[in-house]
Amino acid sequence: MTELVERLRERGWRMTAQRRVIAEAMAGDHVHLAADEVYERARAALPEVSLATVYNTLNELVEMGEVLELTHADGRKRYDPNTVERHHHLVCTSCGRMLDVTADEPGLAESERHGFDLHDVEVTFRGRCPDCA
Amino acid sequence: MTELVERLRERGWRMTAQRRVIAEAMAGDHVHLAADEVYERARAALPEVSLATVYNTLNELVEMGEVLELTHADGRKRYDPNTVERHHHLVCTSCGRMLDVTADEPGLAESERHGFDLHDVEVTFRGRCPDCA
DNA sequence: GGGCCACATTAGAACAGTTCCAACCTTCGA
DNA sequence: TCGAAGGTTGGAACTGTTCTAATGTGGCCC
Repeated sequence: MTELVERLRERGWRMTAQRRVIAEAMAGDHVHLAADEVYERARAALPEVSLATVYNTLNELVEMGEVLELTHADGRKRYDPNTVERHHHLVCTSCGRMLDVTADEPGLAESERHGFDLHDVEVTFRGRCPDCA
Repeated sequence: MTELVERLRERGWRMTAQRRVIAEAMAGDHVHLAADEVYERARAALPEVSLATVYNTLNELVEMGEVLELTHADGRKRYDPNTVERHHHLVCTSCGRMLDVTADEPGLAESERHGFDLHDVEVTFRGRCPDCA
């Protein structure tokens, strides 16, 4: 059982076969799957799972804060199960591959805050990955 | 005539009535309109302009590097005409309002580069704007 | 000025990703 | 065992964007 499934179970989330395969589909480091990729993987384990359930489940996981929703330039949302370690992303502008990285977090000067109540910073490094170079 | 229109003219871009109203629709600081908002504004100045032209034109401006394409959490692309000063963004998580800010740019340690040829860093600060607080 | 051609524009169809819906199925407590 | 709450489903609907094929137009050449 994966860490994520473990955590969900502890939170008393009703664990059905569908939800389990969906949560397990996202296991691993540097995993940032789009919904259809989660669907693919989930179906490999449980063929009768439906796309609607994948979307329902992913949205619930995001609301619960167990998964991060990332917006990628191609318009498809990605889902990142790594909510434990604070991290940022390195994206290949050519193939779209996305890796987790740690980096210093820039601050925002008071004079630049425009009265906002700041609560998060997201850093995306863009470049060309070795395979595409 | 706006700066952007000026620059485009200098680049020898064929300036039609439609292209002008589209380029002018994006004038100003802290402007990050979605395509349909550009369409609205353009139509106010030239009612017979079509949505297809708005998309064609925006995509061309992005390719020419005269406008930046931003991906917003709601899935709609935003277009930022401020390509002159390097800047980052401050986004309200509640209403989606987006402001330009300047901030230090974080670097990425060699050990975290995974062999990528880095060429850009994008920083997004998230918070709640005064109107939404 | 008139004709021509490359290119701009257009409405609407097509498309992709996501959400909604209404029917059905499961789980679990009483 | 029953009923209610909630999970799952396929397909329809919706939204933002791109494509297509027909039509319009700016500006160069004569």
